[in-house]
Amino acid sequence: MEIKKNATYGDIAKYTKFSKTTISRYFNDPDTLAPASREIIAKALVDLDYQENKVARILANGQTEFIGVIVPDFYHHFFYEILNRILGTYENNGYKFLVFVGNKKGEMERRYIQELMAYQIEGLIVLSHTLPSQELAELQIPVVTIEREDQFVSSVNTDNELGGRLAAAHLAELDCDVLIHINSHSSEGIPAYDRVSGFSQYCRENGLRHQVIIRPLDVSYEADKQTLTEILEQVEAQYPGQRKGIFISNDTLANGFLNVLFHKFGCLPSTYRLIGFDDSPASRAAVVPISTVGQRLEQLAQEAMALLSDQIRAKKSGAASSAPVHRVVEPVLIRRDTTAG
Amino acid sequence: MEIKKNATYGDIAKYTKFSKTTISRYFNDPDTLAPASREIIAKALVDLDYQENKVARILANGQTEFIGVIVPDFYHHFFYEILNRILGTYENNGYKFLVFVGNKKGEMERRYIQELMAYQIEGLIVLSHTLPSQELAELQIPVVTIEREDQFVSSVNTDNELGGRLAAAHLAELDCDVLIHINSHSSEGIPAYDRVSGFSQYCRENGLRHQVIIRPLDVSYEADKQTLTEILEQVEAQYPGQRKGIFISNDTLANGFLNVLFHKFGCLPSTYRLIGFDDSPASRAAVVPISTVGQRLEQLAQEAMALLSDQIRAKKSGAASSAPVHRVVEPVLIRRDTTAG
DNA sequence: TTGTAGGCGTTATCAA
DNA sequence: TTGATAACGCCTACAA
Repeated sequence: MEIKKNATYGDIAKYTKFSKTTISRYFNDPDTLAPASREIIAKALVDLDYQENKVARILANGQTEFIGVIVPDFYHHFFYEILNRILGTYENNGYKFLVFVGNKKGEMERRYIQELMAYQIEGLIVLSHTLPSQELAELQIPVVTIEREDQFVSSVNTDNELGGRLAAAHLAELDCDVLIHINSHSSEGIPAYDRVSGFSQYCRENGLRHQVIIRPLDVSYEADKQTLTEILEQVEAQYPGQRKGIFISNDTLANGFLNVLFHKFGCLPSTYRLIGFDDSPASRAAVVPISTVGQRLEQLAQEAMALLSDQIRAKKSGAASSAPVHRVVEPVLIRRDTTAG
Repeated sequence: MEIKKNATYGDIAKYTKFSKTTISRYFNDPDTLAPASREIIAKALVDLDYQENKVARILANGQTEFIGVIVPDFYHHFFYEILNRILGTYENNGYKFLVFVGNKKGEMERRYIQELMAYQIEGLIVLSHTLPSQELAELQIPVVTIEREDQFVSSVNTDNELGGRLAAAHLAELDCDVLIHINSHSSEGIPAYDRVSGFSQYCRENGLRHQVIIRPLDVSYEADKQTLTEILEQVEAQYPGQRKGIFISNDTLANGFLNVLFHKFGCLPSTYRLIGFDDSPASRAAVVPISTVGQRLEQLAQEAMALLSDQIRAKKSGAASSAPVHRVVEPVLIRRDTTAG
């Protein structure tokens, strides 16, 4: 069986006695063709089983319509959900996505980026936090980051400060004797850090007794459960009989903590109120559905793409690359059963 | 600020007084160059800040190294985990992935595929189940499907029949009075259907009392919980006081059922043993860690890529496209607490 | 070890 | 309304 090569404009031209230019026009400017010609060409396309070749088009006009995406991993609900939404924008703007998973190694990500540049991507979306934004800015193509350090590039972030405040405020409504925030160590400058300060700020401003517990977490479910068990012991010893409002840095950990509570008490005792962060499936599907602060994933993705295509357009029209734009999306409090009553 | 165009082989050639061919060789066959020449060129690349353009290379040699991927959604652990692993194979074989999310509408997926073909993908991996394999086979490029109808194309699937048997056998070990399988309706011909028949077969072969309950499930967590509550009532009425071994079609539902049990009994009563399917995070992170039948995601992805690159190689070397190959990966029983004792 | 010339399948520019 | 011709940036004989 022969490998039959695809038909080209040349073949269509020969077959129809038109020139290649006319065939090209059929696709890019059909209105300038005589209706009769259009029909002839349409028929020829079918007869020759024509398959368009956009690679050749890229070379000729420079528009790849490729966007590179670098995601750090797929373990966190956040990343694959955002990716899902980004991919979904194909329906609106036609950009195709070349996706890479970053492995936290700077060298790898640099290679990924080189590869993406070699394929002439028109823009880049970065969710991984390995490379400093300064380096990304040097790429000379539009870059938008989501929820990561973003000093030198445009970005979209959740208002994490507000998220921390929402959580604290919600727990405060429940007459807790003490508010406790559990988190792993995160460095200043990255968005998630603001959750901590938002929480603390709110408590301080409103004279609420509170405490922040930082431990190595997000290791593995089992390891985290162990750590959370220890934290529970500590908290129990420290605030016996008092009502504790717990804000945990993400829903997976919140679910883990809830399970630890069930392990100890067989239920969610009335001395504990609990709120997580992310609105991940883990919160909804927990034994007791967990209240949480949800990021607006759809909006984050939409804003990121909007920002990126603006910049791509601007670059095409020859505008000088302007200063980084930082957009912020408000999180939303989701009340479920762990903070009911 | 000027938009400076990227340097090309032509520029490097002029700068170094070599010919374009030599520059090309520097990249594709460096050994045939004089070491001195290599150094000169290397320096020129830096001086001119050269950025390679793989689009032009594609046009010249026909190798895009693109692979198209179509995923149905990101709600099921299975899909994004497989995608994750597929993307990870970049490290080994250098294929770049253009990813689309199918929206269960045939027309859309056809457009996605047309787009992918226009970008000259060398192969296609399909996880979505919208288009019949016959249609995929007509594309005339290597196609591999994963866990879906696959009559006319190559595929990789979990041995779902075995999965059903493993679950039944495991429950049988626990001296259950009756084995019950809960599932939503799935049509014959798709892999997941075999789980049901594997379960039933095993029970029949071993003279085990059993029942298959089919209900509309996988709707939403809340709706499913309602349905599962009803199922629990039914089962309780039907087998009062007896020990019931429950095999549920996926971990999210298993987790839902466990929560329903907790809601009713405050614990996992000894009259219920429970096993899910998938080894998704939901099973590990449930109040009581749920036993499950795990698919070997890494292997599924690896096999799929191996199969695909074999076919791509074969096609390049002019081999006639041979008959579809179907590979099977054995699932693995994961014992956790819902089937302990 | 290096160079010349032509081609990959489009689009862009001018011209008719 | 249509064509001729030259890019686009690289690769591949074939030559030297």
